[in-house]
Amino acid sequence: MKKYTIKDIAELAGVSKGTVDRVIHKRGKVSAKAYEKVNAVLNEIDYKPNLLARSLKNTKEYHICVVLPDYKEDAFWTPCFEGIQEAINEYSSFGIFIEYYFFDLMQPSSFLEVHKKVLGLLPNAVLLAPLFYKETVKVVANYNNANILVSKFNNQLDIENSKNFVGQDLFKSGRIAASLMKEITSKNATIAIINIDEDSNNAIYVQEKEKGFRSYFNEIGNYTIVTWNCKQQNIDDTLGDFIDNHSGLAGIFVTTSKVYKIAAFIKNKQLAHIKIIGYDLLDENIKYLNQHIIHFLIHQNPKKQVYLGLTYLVEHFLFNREIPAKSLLPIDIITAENLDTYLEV
Amino acid sequence: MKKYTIKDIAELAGVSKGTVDRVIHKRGKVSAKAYEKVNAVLNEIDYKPNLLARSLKNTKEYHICVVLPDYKEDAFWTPCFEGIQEAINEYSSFGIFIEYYFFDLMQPSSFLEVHKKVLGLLPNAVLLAPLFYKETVKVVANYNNANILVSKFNNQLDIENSKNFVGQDLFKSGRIAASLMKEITSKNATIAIINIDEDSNNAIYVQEKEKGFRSYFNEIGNYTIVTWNCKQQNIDDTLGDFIDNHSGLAGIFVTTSKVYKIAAFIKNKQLAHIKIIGYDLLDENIKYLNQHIIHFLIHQNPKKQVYLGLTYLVEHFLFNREIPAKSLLPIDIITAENLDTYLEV
DNA sequence: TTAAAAAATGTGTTCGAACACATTTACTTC
DNA sequence: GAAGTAAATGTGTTCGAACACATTTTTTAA
Repeated sequence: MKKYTIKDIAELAGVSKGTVDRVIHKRGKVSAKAYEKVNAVLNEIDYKPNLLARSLKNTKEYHICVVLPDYKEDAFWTPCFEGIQEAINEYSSFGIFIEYYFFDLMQPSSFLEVHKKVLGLLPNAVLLAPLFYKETVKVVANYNNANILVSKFNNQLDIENSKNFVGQDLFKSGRIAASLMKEITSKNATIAIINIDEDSNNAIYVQEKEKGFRSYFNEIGNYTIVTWNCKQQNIDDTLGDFIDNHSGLAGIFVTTSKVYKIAAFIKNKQLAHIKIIGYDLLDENIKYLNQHIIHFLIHQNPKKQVYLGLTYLVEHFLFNREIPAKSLLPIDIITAENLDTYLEV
Repeated sequence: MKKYTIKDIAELAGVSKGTVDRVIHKRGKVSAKAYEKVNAVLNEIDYKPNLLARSLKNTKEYHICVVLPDYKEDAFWTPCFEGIQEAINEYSSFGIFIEYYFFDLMQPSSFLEVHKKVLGLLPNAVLLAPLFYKETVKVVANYNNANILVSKFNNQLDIENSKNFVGQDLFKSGRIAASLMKEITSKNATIAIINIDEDSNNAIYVQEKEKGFRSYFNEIGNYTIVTWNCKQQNIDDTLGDFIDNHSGLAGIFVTTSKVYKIAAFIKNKQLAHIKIIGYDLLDENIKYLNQHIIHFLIHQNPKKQVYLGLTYLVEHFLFNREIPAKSLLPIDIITAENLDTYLEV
């Protein structure tokens, strides 16, 4: 299983390495005779160029910017930040320079501002969380104009000329939540879907989950599914009324990582008969999962999303690997029992 | 964020690149003065050697052998084989030569034979499935003597001087199965643990799962847990009696990927009230999962185990990365609903 | 037939780290 | 202070691919 080099091939074919190079890269200026000789050798052996050497020769500084919400505003984004840090450590030895920029996830305008700044830096690629539809369309167009590669994570948006997504199928994610809810509630129960702090700006991805959840129960029939949108700060004042108005409420599906807010209320009011399913392994959520106030968490694996998104870009630059148009991660079901196998050591 | 090279550092410190190299690698023969100058620069900047260049210089052929049971005997090993293939494709461009050798998983003697053959090849490393305790101790000792790096996957064995394991915590895996079983069966039920085709030779890893399963129900109390060991070919003849002898049997936990054998029987005899939990995403298992004959599968991720094990070895050889002594993968809970997010596209 | 142009082919350098080897400088000893 | 040795430092080559540039061969036109 010898590794052949260009030089080896040149000797075998009786030509110079320059000619071999021209044949391999189809750069022309090769006689039919020489072409045949080289090709005969290439067909005989299994030539795989040494990617280390190729990449070393092409050594450039590659610059990647990640644009995401500030994790200080919303703990959901903390693992993303860790994923970036890991990628920085991992890839800086290969001449990859990764930076991150935060925007305010409540303000589309800050999203635009940050991207304007990033565009000015003319990086080789941008990995972004496309929370706002209209604004994302705009910035993606700008990046395309400037010939800057764009990749997205967290939520999928159908945007023209924009592939490269890493994340989960949110519709399916909602269905999975529903199937788990069915498993732990009694037949034909009333179930609530609760959206916390999601205004129309960035509600798209929450809507997908809701659709998936409802689609599952529609297929079964006879369950009562109600949706409730609320603001974080009003939960204590209004959730009680909501529950009272829906007597026999058996389960709550919270569409985001803020499920701990609901869990806190449920625990406080001793309503533990109401089963809760939500998203993500925040410390607060883990606490209630271990107390069996939250019954299942669905793991969106935000850290892996970012890390994988960056890995695709890096391998594209270094080794010319193709970036998958859509990379959908597994949707992990987390219980109090398998939880710690998902946490870092 | 400029990338510094040895040459850059040499210029900044006013010495030659040879001296810089000696300082960085602590190879001595450097005057205190020169040492100080170079160190001053190194402290100032963040020097990360270009791993591509380093690895290119050290270019050797690295040879890795994977030793595992033949997947034609037991479909569980098929994904492992796929993982090997993927690693071959991925890493051959870096001068890594990966081979695989199969042994008969019923015959410890064939395990020894194959390893004898592999030892004769003097590879740089061996990744193996340590199914047989006694025999593994022996071959690992042989590899250590020959200075061949050893890494293990699938099941953990406590062997002296042998680290480098990729797999899952099997005890915990049993506990998780138990917690799911509890969720879908009625209180204080009778539950069976079924081991198929596991003789004492390689029963160690199955025992761990059983222990974990029992430990969970012990903590709760009042459930009746019975164990049944059987041979694949006798299931049709004997399982009926076993079930009859345990009236009120509510659930079956099959400790291996052969759970489809039990599911076939249960479906056939229309005993669908008995809930089944087992292991791994074999086609047959998937079929019964989708029919809701099997209720949960636990995903051992054999493909990832092998691929990751190989990745650790490769990165160790190419970039001098440390190999984790123990790499425990998440224990995924698979239902009919989230199944396809775990399958390849 | 010969000069000029075009095509084909070969040679040499670069990327950055690692290390062998050559050269210079410092230190002993008589 | 000179000769000899040890220590320190600098130079040059290598890994394999890529490509610029130099050289050779073939083709074309006068």
